[in-house]
Amino acid sequence: MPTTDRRTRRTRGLLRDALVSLVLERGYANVTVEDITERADLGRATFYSHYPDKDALLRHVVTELQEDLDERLRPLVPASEVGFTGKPALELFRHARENRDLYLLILRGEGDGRALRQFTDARTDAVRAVFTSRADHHEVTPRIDLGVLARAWVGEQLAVLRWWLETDPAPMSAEEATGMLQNLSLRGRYWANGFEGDPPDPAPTGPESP
Amino acid sequence: MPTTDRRTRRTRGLLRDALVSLVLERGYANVTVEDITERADLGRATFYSHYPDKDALLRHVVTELQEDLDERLRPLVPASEVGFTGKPALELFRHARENRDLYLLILRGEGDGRALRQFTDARTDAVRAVFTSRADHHEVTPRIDLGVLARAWVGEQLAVLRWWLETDPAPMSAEEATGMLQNLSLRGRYWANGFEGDPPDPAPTGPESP
DNA sequence: ACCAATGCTGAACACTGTGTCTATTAACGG
DNA sequence: CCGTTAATAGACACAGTGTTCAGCATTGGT
Repeated sequence: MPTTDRRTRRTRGLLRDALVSLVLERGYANVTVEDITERADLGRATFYSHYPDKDALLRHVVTELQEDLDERLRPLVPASEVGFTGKPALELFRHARENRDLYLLILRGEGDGRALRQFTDARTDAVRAVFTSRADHHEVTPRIDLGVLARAWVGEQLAVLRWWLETDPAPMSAEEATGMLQNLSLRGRYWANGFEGDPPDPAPTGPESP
Repeated sequence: MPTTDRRTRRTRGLLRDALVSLVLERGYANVTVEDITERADLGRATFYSHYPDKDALLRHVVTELQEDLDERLRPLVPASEVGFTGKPALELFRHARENRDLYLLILRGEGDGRALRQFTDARTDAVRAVFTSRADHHEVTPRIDLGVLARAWVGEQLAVLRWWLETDPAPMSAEEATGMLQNLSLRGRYWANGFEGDPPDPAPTGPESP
């Protein structure tokens, strides 16, 4: 269901690619509309007949990416009610590898961090929904508020994802990276640091401590 | 060792406060130098006699904050070689509460995310140093690369910190928040979600899997 | 209390980039 | 093939930048 007219598709694609490459080179603030149209080999007026401004273009590009990601994640979600498969994380990493430049742009917070916030918040909502339905399904009571848990997990995920995308040459496959991430996240930092058994000092968990 | 001249100190303080409040209101990109000087009740020329541009002001403000934080963290660091006290995290949360607006600005990625990157990277380096010296001290071999571990931990921390600062009214004290965070981080998501025992399916950890 | 040094100021300046518009040409899809 | 839609160059007013300068006011040191 992309726009029917071939010229429109072509132009928007060129604008997207030009934006992404220029932002990675110079940073969002140092890219002008003229820079974009010049690299895309289009007239400046053409830009404004598609988007009201630079921000709108970025917003559109990021939204498109999210829709694509959501579509790929959808079939995996019911499965994660059952167990901790790590499949959504794996799919996220694969998707990021395929759209490396755009993910780097987002994860680096280009564009006043709006793109990153939008992306983070969408991921967090999705993760919270999975956590909630999983808690219901297994009839288990979370020890920590699932909203907070979702934020923490997304924060962890995106930090590692950024490292994985930025490190050159690629340090490991998507499978290896998410396997590692899954282990760290599920087992915790005490285990990851190399210690055995349970962490010391069971600190109070919630707002009900003395 | 702040600048000696009283007028200079006063002016820079006014510019800092004006910047922070305006950015939180409108977003970094929608704040002009004139907006800043107007709110600070200063002439526009005065701005340029202190900073070359808006970015420089933000950079300076963030750097100052980091130096302040580092000073408060320094005395706690040798202690964390010994155990997982959670004291640095607690101090970070307290510091953030005291400088709430500026932390929100940074954590939201205002200013093309440069401030957030700068802050994240500095925290990550500090954490990695602690992890490394702790591994040495306890003669324990990490199961995951400490650089990655540091990034993940900082990502988790900052995600929860942002939630804690944004949630109004304050959901819990700094002690409670970091206690919760410490439990989550050390024990892992499997525990936090309410499950007992070890997580299922020990996935491969590093780049050496089949 | 003084005063040389320094900071603050408003006004004017050239300049870059924005967003809009219009008339013209080119490409599209049915 | 043709009516419709997209791309384009050029011109426009405008907002914000960063610089300069001559004046006035506040400062810290003696």
